[in-house]
Amino acid sequence: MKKELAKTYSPKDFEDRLYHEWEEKKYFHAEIDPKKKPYTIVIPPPNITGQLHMGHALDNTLQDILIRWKRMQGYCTLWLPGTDHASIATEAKIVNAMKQEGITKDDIGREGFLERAWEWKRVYGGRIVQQLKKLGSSCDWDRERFTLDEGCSKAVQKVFIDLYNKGLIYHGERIINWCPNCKTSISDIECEYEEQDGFFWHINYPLADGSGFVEIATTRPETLLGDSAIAVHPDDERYKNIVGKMVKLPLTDREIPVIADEYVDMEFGTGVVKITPAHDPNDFEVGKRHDLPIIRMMNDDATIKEGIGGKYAGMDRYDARKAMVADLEAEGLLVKVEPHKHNVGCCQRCGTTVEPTASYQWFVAMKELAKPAIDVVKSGELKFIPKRFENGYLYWMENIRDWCISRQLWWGHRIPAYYCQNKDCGHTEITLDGIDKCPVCGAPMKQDEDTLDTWFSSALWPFSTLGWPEKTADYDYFYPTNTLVTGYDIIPFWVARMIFSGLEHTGEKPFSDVLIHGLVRDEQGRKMSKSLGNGVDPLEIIDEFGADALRLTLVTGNAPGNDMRWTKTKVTNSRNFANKLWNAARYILMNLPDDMQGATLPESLPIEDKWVLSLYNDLIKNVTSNLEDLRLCVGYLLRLVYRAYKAAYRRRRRDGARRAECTCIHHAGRIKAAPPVYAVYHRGNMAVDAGKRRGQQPRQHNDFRLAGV
RNA sequence: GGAAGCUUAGCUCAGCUGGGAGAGCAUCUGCCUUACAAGCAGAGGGUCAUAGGUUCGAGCCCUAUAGUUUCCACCA
Repeated sequence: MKKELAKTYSPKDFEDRLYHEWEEKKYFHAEIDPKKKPYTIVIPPPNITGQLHMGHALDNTLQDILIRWKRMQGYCTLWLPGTDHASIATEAKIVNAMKQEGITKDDIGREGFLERAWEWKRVYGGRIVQQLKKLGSSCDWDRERFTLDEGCSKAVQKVFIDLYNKGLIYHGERIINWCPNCKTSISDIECEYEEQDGFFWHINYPLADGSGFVEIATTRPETLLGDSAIAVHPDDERYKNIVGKMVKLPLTDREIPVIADEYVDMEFGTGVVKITPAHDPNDFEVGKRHDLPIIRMMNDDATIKEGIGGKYAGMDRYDARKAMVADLEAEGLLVKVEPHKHNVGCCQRCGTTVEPTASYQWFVAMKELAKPAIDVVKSGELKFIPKRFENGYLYWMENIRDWCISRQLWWGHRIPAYYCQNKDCGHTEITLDGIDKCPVCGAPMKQDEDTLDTWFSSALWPFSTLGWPEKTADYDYFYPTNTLVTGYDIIPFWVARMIFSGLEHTGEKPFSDVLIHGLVRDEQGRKMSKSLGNGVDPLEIIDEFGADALRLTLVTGNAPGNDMRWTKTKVTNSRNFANKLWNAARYILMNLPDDMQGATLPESLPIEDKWVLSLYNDLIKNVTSNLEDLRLCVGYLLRLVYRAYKAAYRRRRRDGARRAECTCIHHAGRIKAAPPVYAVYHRGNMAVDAGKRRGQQPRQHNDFRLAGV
């Protein structure tokens, strides 16, 4: 029965072995039990391309604490794990890898590319799963899912068709953010703005009737190739006389009209704006109001288009800018150049400056969908913790714009839209089953080449993973889920979309609580990033200090929702604390009698001591039967007890109490689930110390003797 | 332009509904004490950013100011 333990805790000797044992014995497998209440968390699915970073470590540690806590409370707990296909991120990586081999997507075609992608998933998808296990995450791996697996795909298709039939998904020409590097559209939130030093070019557009010039100011002179008009404010006295006239578009032989529109700010620039409907969202709107042609002057790779660009055709947008400015200057049309700071949209993935471009894409109409998602949070039915994050969520939802969901990528859920190839017919069919012949005219049909935004499938994650749209037993029992744990940085991307999707498709909120945490920053408070090279690899920390040291570090010492700083001394402290637990257990084992039966508490003990010692007796069984489990289940609570104890102890000493009087056990009692090991441990030390001070022999831990230990 | 967070010990940060100013690290002192030196026992250290207000009482509530960080929007 007695065990002899090493002097210091060596995590490596236990972690992997224990995890295997847990897995083998299916401790984390959720078996539906109608007598129990369910408690469900779905994991924020990491990208298959991803490697475990500190953000994952924090996020999953919090989930693990919640799920283990509920499991111990007797709930039927399900922590559902899985991974995300991460369309654009994965595709970019594969394309990159192919580049090393000198192959392009077009060389191998769609089928070939997808084969590679699945191979990629097979190789790297497992890596992050292994890393989550290293962390000690108590997921139900029997239920592991992937956003592109059969079930999830079915859910995606059904949702697309339902929304289409309700008129909430439409196909249309809008200005979207185009990434010339990834060669796909991206949504508004995938576009990040960056302040850049640019210039304000003042250019004279000659009036067609030769009566003079109109001076416009622009930050993007090269787009003049796509101008359809120039605009002034209707109330602007300076320009009243030219509205309706034509101007000659410099460097081309086109003439464009001068229009009046309230969009123009009289105070800004010269009060005259060039209107380029194909390459600016505001100009696009103006263009619609005035029925102006939409002239795309750039190709998908942001080079100037043949046929429109004249001598600039084929040039990169920035080279074209230089050339055009030089030519304008040569023609005497360049009035002046002013330095100008402005914000430029960049692709979140690759950092390339996005090109706003008019393009036919699929959109989700968001206004109606947002309403219930706003109500459910306002009413308090669905809570964010901390509450302050509700502000941002509500602001975003109340000002929401339609969501561009189509991507010009291959790795993802292909859009189930089929177009009749007979141009006179033009029929579009949305169907799950595929269709060869047009039901209207009999001509061949062709499926849309595009795939869906990766977040379209993650939006369904809380129910698609449980079997929806089938009425499965899992869905029935575990849905709606309880808590969602994630960082504040993906509230718009993911949380918001899960909320409206859940409400729309299942009629229920997908979860009740959203626990938001902050970012793990480096020692100087900077974001951990690849470019700075300041990231700390959780796996290296686990290797050196153990998973518990890592996890304790991540969940202590900062308030919910706040960012935290990563410091090595903190990990060392946590490692030392884990060792302290180890030694508390070691101490107990050394003092254990061979026979624990019949131990009773003497009457004379104070009530709080009895309480602790009774718990202690219970604990003994756990300690002896499964000693190592101590390290995971009680760490955090022990930390709290330790602090409460120490604070109370000092306070009472200052108030003049003698050391021996400072049991302080009742302070520990204020903490609901106070585990007794640490309290016991402290009593022991205090007794020894008090005895020494009085010049006596140490009391040799009489309390334990009294308790029959 | 809009919004949110932060400002408490030398450092990193807790402090929930108003009543005790706290933790870890660092510093200093004494200890290799039969579970633990990855340890133990102690000590010093704060005008809680500033200015007003509410209250019997404010780190906490209200108003303003300053500094700082972040998010959102994005006028050519």
